Amino acid sequence: MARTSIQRPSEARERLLATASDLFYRDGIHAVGVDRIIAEAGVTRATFYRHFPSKEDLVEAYLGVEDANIRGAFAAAEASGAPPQALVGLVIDGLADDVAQHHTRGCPFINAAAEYPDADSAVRQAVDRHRTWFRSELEAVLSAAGTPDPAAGAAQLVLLRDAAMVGGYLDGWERVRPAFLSAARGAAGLA
Amino acid sequence: MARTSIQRPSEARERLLATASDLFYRDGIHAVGVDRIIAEAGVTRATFYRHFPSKEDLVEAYLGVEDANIRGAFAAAEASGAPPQALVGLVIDGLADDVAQHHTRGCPFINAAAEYPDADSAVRQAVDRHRTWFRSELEAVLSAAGTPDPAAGAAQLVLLRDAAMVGGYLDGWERVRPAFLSAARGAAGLA
DNA sequence: CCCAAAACAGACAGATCGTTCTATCCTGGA
DNA sequence: TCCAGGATAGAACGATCTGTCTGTTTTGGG
Repeated sequence: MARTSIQRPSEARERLLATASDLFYRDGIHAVGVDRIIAEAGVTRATFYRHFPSKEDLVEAYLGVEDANIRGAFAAAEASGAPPQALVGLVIDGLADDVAQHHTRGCPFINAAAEYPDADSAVRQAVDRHRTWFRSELEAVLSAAGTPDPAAGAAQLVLLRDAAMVGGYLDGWERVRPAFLSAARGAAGLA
Repeated sequence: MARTSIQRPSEARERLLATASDLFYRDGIHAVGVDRIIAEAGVTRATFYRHFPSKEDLVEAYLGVEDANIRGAFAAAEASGAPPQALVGLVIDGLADDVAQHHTRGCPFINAAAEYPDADSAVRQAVDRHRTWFRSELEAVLSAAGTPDPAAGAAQLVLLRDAAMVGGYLDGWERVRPAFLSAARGAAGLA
């Protein structure tokens, strides 16, 4: 059994985070207990609490993964070298593809916020940070493309993406897709 | 049949439902236990289970109340005798006021759906029924006003209302309001 | 080879979950 | 007057929750 990889990030920890992310997203946070997470990850209780002081820390790590994924997608799109005008279109299509393929159970942040009413909680703060970053990122993209009112356009795109996530989950993406794409392109000044 | 038709709404039952609705909406469904509901309603456990066979039934009743409230608001608007064209504007303004005043913690149906991943569950079916009714109601209003494509307009208004609910909760209504109103009026063909 | 860190195994605590139960009171209608 | 049904009061059920604890085994680096 050649275990060659240097497990700096601790393979058990990664398995824990991956399975927990899947369970939290699919079944909701409060509905998933520590027992289920450790059983499905094939890890013992002691190992769990070695890596995460409490379940809350695991929840925050889960949102951190989601946040990192989206930032990575934006970074990749920007690194593609596409001109600013085309980048706006790429971003919108990327958001649509993401909803269609990876986020068919709604937005992880919106769903988490539904379960955490306290606006001062760490989870809600993570949600706020994510949304603030997302809005400013969109604003930067629109601004680079020379859109007349980048702030207003970004605000509209945030709204439309929220709607796409919720509508895709509850009504089906095929029903929401055309309205999202036309409205998003309009908000981005793509005619 | 014979049962005496008095059957008054049982004041305890109404208190139970009102208290639970408030708690479910504010703190989430899974986060609110039966203990808290009966304590806050000033009712005993036995009384609770006399009126609701299980907590699930209470959850469904809660969504039923929300559904009835919105249907009532629509019925009132339609009973106002306003001409179809003006009715569209009244409905949009009514939706905005509702988000601003009564639904500052998001949409009860969206939040409930976030906690119920099983699409076949009674809760999700209630959500589906509500959304289907809402869409067709909007379509009827738009149709009566002579809007070119009522189905597409209604679909867009549903999306925009989802976005308004989520955005109002997470970003603050004042931030969402202008984008919602202009987009909604556009979708309804109000220029 | 040795040792410390990490994972395994699992019992356990204390609380809360939804639900059932028995027993007693209060009230309104026949 | 009698009595059924609604409400009160509270014990108790088993299950599950997060989190702690005591050990034992595995593993990798020096």
